Formats: sequence, C-alpha cells, structure tokens
Amino acid sequence: MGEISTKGVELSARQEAWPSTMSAPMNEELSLRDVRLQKLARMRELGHDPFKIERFDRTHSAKQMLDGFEEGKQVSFAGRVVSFRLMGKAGFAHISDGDDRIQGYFKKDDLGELGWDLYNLLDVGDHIGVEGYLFVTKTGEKSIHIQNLVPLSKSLQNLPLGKEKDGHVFSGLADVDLRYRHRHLDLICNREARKALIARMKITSAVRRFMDNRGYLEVETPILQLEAGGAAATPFVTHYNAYDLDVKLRISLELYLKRIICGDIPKVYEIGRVFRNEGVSNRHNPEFTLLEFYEAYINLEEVMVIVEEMFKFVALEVFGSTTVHISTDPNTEVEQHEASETGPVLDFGNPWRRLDLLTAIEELAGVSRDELKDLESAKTAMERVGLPSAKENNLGGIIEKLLEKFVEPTLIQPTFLIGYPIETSPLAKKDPSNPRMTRRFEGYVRGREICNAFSEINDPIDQRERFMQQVAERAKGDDEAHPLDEEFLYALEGGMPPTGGCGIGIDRMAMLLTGAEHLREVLLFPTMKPTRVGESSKDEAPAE
RNA sequence: GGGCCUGUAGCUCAGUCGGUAGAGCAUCGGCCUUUUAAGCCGUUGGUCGCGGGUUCGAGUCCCGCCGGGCCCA
Repeated sequence: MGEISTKGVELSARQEAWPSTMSAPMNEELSLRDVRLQKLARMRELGHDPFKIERFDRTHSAKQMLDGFEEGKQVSFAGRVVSFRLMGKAGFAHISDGDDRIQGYFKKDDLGELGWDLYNLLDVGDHIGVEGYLFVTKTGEKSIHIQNLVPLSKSLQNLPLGKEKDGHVFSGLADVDLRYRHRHLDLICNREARKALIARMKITSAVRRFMDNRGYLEVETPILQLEAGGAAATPFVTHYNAYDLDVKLRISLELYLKRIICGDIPKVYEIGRVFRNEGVSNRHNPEFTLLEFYEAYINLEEVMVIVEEMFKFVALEVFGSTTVHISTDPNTEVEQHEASETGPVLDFGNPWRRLDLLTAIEELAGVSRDELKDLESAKTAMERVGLPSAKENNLGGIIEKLLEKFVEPTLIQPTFLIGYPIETSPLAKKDPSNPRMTRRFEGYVRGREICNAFSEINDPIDQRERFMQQVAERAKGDDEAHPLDEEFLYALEGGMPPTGGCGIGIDRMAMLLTGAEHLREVLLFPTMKPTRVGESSKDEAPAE
C-alpha cells in the first residue's frame, strides 16, 4: 500500500486515522505492539499526545454515576477502556475507574471529525478522559453520551481483559502463575482477586486504627540483626559491607518490642515484614506481615479480649459484618462476604471459645495428661494413637504433634487454646500451677493458627535459663532453636513490668476474613521462583 | 523431600492410535449511527516450557531439567 489517496474511493475512519507517513497494516505483518505504536504516532499527529497530559478533572466516579443516576446530567469521567464495540459511525466502550465500569456512547456527529478519529485510534487498555451527559440506551444500560474525548495513555499491550456478561467473565486471565507474576494484570482483569487484595489492604489499615484508637504507640524496629530471635525459624543471611559483617533478617518483632516495654513505654505495637527461610505453601510465604503488640500490667485473659475485639472491629470496619461465610468448594479461591448457603459461617461477634490444651488432647486424642508427664509414656501413647514417635526427644514436641493431628482440625469457630509446654515456649511465663506448662495461648479459626500470645517472662534469671536450654537444643542439632540475646537480657535485668504480648499474622488474618484458600490471594507480590527463560528477562535488550 | 496433575497463538482452551498445528476471543481489512460475550464476511498470528532419546516421522512415546497446581512427610 502506498500513501492514502483522497480521491476515488472514500476511506473509512479507521484508515484515515493512520499516520500519513505510514501505510495501514493491511497486508503487512505487524506485531500487536507495532500496531499500537502506530496508533500512538497518529494521535500525536492529530495533536493529542496522551503522554503529555498531566491531569484530567473528573466530576464523578463510575459508581457515583450509576448509583445517583440523573438522565441528562453533564459529567466528566476518566478511566481505562475495558471493552470496545464499533458500529460504522458510532460505537460503545466500557470505561473502568478500577472499582466500577460505565458504558460510553461515541457518535461521530457529536464527537466531530477529530474526536471520531481519536475514538478510532483507541484500544482496549487505553486510559481516556471523557465529557458528556448521562442517558439510558435502548437496552436499558446507564451510559454516558460522550461529547469530548481525551486520550490519557496508550496501552502498548493486548491486555487479557475477558468479555463479560451478567457478571460472568469469559476468557480473561486464569493462569495463576501469570496472575501472581504480573499482578497488575490481575488487578485490572480479575474483579474477585482485586476485591480480596483491596480487602487485605483495608484490613491492615483497620488493625492499625484499632491499635491507635486504644493508645498503643506504633514503633519501628531493626530488620537487620546480628542474631534473629524471638521465634523458632531459620533466618535469611545477608552481608553489611561497611562493617564487613554478616547480618540476618528478622524472624519476629518480639525482643526489640519488649526492650521498648523495658524503657517504660507501656503500650507498643509494630506491623512489619518478617522473613523466614522456609518453603512456600498455601499458608506460608518466606516474607510475611506480622503484627505484634505488648501491653504492660495486663494478663493473658485481657490479651484474649483485645484479640476478640480486634477481629470484631476489623470485620465490621472492612466488611460491615462480624460473620464470614466460608465456601466449602475448593475450586472457589476467593469467596467473599456474600451470603452463601454452603459451608460454615464464622462469627467474630461473640467471645471466642476457651479451651485448655491438655484437656483438649485428652478429649480429642485420647491421651491423658498423666501420660504426658514423662517422655517414655508419652512416646508410647503417641504410637498408640497412630503417630510415629522415634524422632521425638521432648514432651513439648509430642504435645504439639498431638495438637496438630487431633485438635487443630476441629477448631473451626474462633477458639483460644490455653497452656503450652515449656520446651516450645521459651519466652512465656511458667504456669504457677504446673511448671511444665506456660501461660501462653494460641488462637485458632478454621483449623488454623491465627495468633500466639503469652504472659511475657520478666524474670531475667528465668529467661536466661530458658535461653540456655535453647542453646543446648541448638547444640543437639535443632537449627531453629532460639539464640541467646544478651542485649535483651540486659534490658530485662533493668526491670520489665508484667506484660501481655501477642503476635498475629496479618496475611493469615486476611485469608480468614476474605475466605481465601491460598495465602497468595492476599499478598500483592507473593514470592515466586524465577523462571529460567524468565518473564523478567523477556523484555530486556540482549546483552550485546 | 515423595506421589499425582499440568505447561500448545496475546488470552481461554481442543488436539483421537505417532503422520507436516486447531477453535473462540483479541489483532488487521470490509459492512453497520443505541451495541453489550454485538453481528456478518475476510485476514494475521506457533521454537507445542527447555534439552536429549526412540522412530522413516514426535505436540503425542521414553529420559533429564525448568515453571505452576494439588496431596503427603
């Protein structure tokens, strides 16, 4: 094809819209990207370079127009073109502002030659600003009759926006690998995924508001640490060049926060990323967001009430309801708060059930607390109920195995399990009535651990002994045993008030409240293995 | 770490017994000034995840590797 001729055959609007210096790609092979670059060039020729625009005044969101619909009302609106239908000298497009979409009606007679050319250069994925008036189409859809069109960005890619009818999306982006690796596409294309991720952001914000409202001070503590303590986990190691020093990424917030309590700041919390060098599963990501809060002069029971009230507050703030409907269909990844006939309903409106751990094991595993008083009888009992005992070398480990196998799966409604073995609780006060157990509880919902809390040890001698036991465990080969932290002990020796503390995994909390089956559904950028011929290197220029 | 499943066009997916790669949507062209999974006609698009092997011939069978999913420890 040569230059576009103006005599003879009348040219279509789409042909006329092509840059005069380029021929329309009629028989040529052009990539989808090339085609869009040419359309961008033509927009620039027409004096409408979308990338030069900085701002656009909007009078309404899509939701505002749809909810408060007024026939004939003048509006201006901006968003992304998510569908496009051309019919000769008029056409339609749905424009999304992210939250909702509204249809625009584009008519040549109303847009003028320039506006009509610009409409014909649009693709699904472009951002536009529009002005016009509201009307209802023949088929009854609330729409904007567009009188002015301003391109605000040109998408150079063919976005996987599926077609939609009655809320059901066809095609679209379904490959979970692509969804996680290119999360922006997921946010653009998948409304349910978007809803869960936005809910998660609001949950974090509601938790912060809850703590702030109650007078806790938010603090920030070091992520790079000489020894990562406060939990049983393998840390990531990195190197600090200035000191030529290997340092670790934190695995918990605990010890620094308690040092602040020792500094007589009696109510503190931190919401922060922690890093554990372990694998990925539907409930684990190597970096995750942890809330820990500490309050001086309160006991375990008071901590429980705070947790109850926090969940209630967050559920009400984010979803407007204290109940969560859980889908039993494993194929439904994200079942939101819509009423559901299937599956259990979790209720955070009432106090959580309180259950003694050893009592629960007696009832559910059939292992009495007397059997759990020495290692040999405990191992025998373990075998009796069908669990291998060969690797067990302490009572705490056995109790936790019995808990995992027999108790956890039954804890669907919110439940506090109280009283944990001393071996696995090196930072919790001893139970005065049973020195083998500690003043510690964990919260469970839907069969999963959701929080971990204890009356903090404030006896520096006791704490040092517990650390020494951990050091001994480490010498025996337990790489995850807690390291001894002298600076923390120094702070304790200065005097710490009796303190209740609690840690809550924010990601798991978000899973729970959104009904997500996979942690990755509430993480914007979950950890993914790099691919060898990877997506990440695909767009880079060759090295030579 | 073990078992099972999976990777094909930009997206969603077919591909039989081993015989030169298919559809829908998207793209591009034609018609269409209230359509809506718009429609009709035509068009373009592939290193079948990567590497070996068997075979006259491999998307398909075998081995290894890479990514993803589910279950188990």
